[in-house]
Amino acid sequence: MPPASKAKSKKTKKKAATAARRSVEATARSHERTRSDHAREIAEDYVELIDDLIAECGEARAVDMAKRLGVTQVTVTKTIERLKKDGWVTSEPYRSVFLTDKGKELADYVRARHEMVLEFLLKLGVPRADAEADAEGIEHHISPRTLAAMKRYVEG
Amino acid sequence: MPPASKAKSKKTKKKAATAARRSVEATARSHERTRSDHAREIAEDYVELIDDLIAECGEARAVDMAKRLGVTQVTVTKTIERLKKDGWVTSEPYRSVFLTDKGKELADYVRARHEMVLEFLLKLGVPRADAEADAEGIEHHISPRTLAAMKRYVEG
DNA sequence: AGATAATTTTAGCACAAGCTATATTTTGTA
DNA sequence: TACAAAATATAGCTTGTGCTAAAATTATCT
Repeated sequence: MPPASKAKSKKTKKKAATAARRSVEATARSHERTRSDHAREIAEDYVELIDDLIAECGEARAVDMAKRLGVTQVTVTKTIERLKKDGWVTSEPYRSVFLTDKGKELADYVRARHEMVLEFLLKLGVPRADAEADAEGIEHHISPRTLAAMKRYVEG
Repeated sequence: MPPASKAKSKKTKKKAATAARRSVEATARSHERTRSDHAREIAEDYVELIDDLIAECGEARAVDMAKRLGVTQVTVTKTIERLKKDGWVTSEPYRSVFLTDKGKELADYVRARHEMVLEFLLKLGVPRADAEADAEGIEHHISPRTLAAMKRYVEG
């Protein structure tokens, strides 16, 4: 029996010391996203990047993606395999990557959202460097309604 | 030799079809965060939750954390081990979890940021349910400067 | 105090994303 | 056309977060 904090040991259900800051349900619900949705974020990043590269270079190659993402080419290849499996992209061995229709659709949405978030942050008064960095992070978590609110602010 | 898209095969460095939408450097730099920083996000979520539970129930138990996070208690335990290793929390076998000073500091910062982001979204006109959900997602990606801008907006 | 319930731990699995090192294929050029 | 350089693929490892099932511990209640 390891000695330990036997502070509050009896009936520890005082439930409302500070009162729930947010509802338990809401917290659990939103946290549900947090996990496997990391894969979705990666998909969004890749798809947008692939679309960019095709526009800029005519094709999306693993080497260039790796360079921009700051990971090795092996990691890119493996992730591309997953994206292929999930129907976002197509690719043949030793060839570059292309978006499926579904992938292109996602890329378009993601880019529009990204640009809106960036514009929004800039208009809000965030220095460009920070705005660009933060946009990369938060864009995946902006719901349509928040996006709409940002749009109103930017345009209004 | 697998048959494939030999579309643009020659010297594919036309580099500026659409012109770089953002600087390559900036993109790579910000993506560097995207990877292992997922662990940081999880740490922030846990630390804030532990602090909440201690305030509400007097202690933070794996069972309660699991309930709120929507994961199994086993997952919680394993993650707690990681957090312990990283110096955010302490715990003894079969006992509840406590924050280190460093952990408490993080929790305070995280909560303040969370509340600010939520207030901000609400003032921006985002419906409460969406605001709460989005706040959970984006809070981890809000830099101090963006946070400051949000504060100005909320208070101004 | 002893039985039972609740909680935590351990063991073992999967999967995604990261890495290095090495082999293979394609591409560019002498 | 051959050879060297560049790009891609394969093998095999790590870490983090998820899971279930079963064992061990702690807490509760009569």
